[in-house]
Amino acid sequence: MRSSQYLLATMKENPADAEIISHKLMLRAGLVRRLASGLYTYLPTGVRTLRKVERIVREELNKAGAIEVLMPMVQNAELWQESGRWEQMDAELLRFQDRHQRDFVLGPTHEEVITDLIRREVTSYKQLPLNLYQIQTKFRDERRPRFGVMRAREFLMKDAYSFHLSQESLQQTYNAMYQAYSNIFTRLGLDFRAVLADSGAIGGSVSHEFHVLASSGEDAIAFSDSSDYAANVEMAAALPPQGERPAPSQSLAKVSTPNAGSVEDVAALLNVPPAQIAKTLIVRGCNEDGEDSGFVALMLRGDHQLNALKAEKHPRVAQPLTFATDAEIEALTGAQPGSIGPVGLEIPLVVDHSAAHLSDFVCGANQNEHHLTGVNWLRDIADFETSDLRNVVSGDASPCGQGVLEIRRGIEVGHIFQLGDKYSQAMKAGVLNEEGKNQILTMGCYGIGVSRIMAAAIEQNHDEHGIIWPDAIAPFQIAIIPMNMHKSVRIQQAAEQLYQQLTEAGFEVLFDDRKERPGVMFADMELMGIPHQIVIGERNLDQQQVEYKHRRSGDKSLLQLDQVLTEMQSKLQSA
RNA sequence: CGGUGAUUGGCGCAGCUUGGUAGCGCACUUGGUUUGGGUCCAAGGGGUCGCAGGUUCAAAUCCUGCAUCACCGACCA
Repeated sequence: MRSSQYLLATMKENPADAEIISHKLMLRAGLVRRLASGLYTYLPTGVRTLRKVERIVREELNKAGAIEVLMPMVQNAELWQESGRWEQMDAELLRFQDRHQRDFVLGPTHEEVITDLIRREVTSYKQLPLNLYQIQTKFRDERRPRFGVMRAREFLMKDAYSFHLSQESLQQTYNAMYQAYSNIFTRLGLDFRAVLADSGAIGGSVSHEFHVLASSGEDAIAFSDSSDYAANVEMAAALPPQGERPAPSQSLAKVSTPNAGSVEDVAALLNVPPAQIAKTLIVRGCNEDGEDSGFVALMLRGDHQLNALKAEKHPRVAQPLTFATDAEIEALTGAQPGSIGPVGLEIPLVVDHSAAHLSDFVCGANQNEHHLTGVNWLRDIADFETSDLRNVVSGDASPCGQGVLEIRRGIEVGHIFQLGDKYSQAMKAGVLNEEGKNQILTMGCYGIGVSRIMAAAIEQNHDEHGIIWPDAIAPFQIAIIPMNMHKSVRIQQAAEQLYQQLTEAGFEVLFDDRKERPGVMFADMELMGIPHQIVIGERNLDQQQVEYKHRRSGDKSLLQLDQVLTEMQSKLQSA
């Protein structure tokens, strides 16, 4: 491609509304443009990378036995009513009507459509298992789209759905997908981890997320420092502390803590570490039948954070997790949040293991601007139960039993689930089994955020000059940068010849034939992150040489003009 | 959905307090200059100041409503 005949669309300045580095660079390097909130146009350079990601995903899935289909993005409401998600999903599901006032949705995912297809087309156990995938645009009306294509409303996703008669068969496909995903992210050249995950609203049991590690990631991941264990922090179990709770040594006392509501304030005022303070959170509770039963108090160590997922799964806690309002707290305890505590509180008490291991601790006194010190379990608070309620923190013992946890941030680019029969049951997707009886299918589903991968790759691979694409997904492999070509026939001939030679050899070459100053061309090619640059200038050409520069390492070397092709072939053989 | 802020040429911004008919940098066009890291000089083109209404002799500027966009929070395969 000649840059003079291409839409380069690079920008020198950062657009004002881009926040994270990948968003800024995607705009500046001319990959995307915003159309409206959460909606992006992919420019030619962006499409090139997107297609490369798609290609790798497609190849690895095909290799793993999945079969490509393409389903409509517009879906009829009946299917969603049948699965129950027409009612379950909120405004995230974009609904609209056609000219006959029939209800439709813009597909945020395709479980309904694929399950409908399978129940019509598959009638015998002999046709199973089956794993179908598509690469399709999704629409989710996110409450708050942000970070460019990272959390867009319209985005490109690979979604696969597998159908089985047995858990063993599902597990087999699940394992194959796990391996295929690992292969995909390895080929993409990304630093990633597969982590244990919650299956969330989609339902199901076993689930792994694939995360690209990046400090800007929205998710926190817990790793063991001495095993393969990795889990989303929302899933990582916090083990109860070892050993016996220390015996009480202080007596209960009430102290005045004016203007000290937060754990930090109280710790500073009383000169105790936050870990010696217990904080109390009041949430709505429920009974065994899931009916509202008033309030429940949750207690955590002052330096720990509530894990909403764990709390919500506790049988005494109402779903969804709902915090008591300030007024409710005051009515219940006689004090405002910041001064509440478990002593004398007449509601069920669920205490995190770590908080339950404290002795002589500090907590609110249920009297405004007062706290209790020297508080001890059993002696001062008789009735409570313990549970795992907190987020793990760096340094916690790993739930796998080996090593301690380390926390890092990641961007979720893939998610695989064992769905079970949630959709097949609701939509009556079954086949005749070997006994000739109808059997409901069990399902798996497997997603990859194709457009998000682009942003994640940039978050992980950039420097102050711009993007540093991994070879496998760079929009172009080689940039030819001639110095003052428009003044030198020699340079023009050398550049044209190299361009032709490399292009014919199958390389994707961007030939910067613009009548621009060298600095402009260098800056643009580096901003775009083209991995391999060839600079043609008068002084090297005297020795029949050109300069090669590697974008990532910055290494420069001189190449004989007639060696360029073989050099590039050896550098790019794997791509 | 709650809070905060923004909207002036393709991009980034000033002007608004104190109303008088729009400006800067980059980009773009033309000519010259320069030529291995975003040159320099000169001349140009491009804006119903987000939309609607109001106040006024006069509105980018003051008032009201609406829309759009972003950030923080809640939410989220």
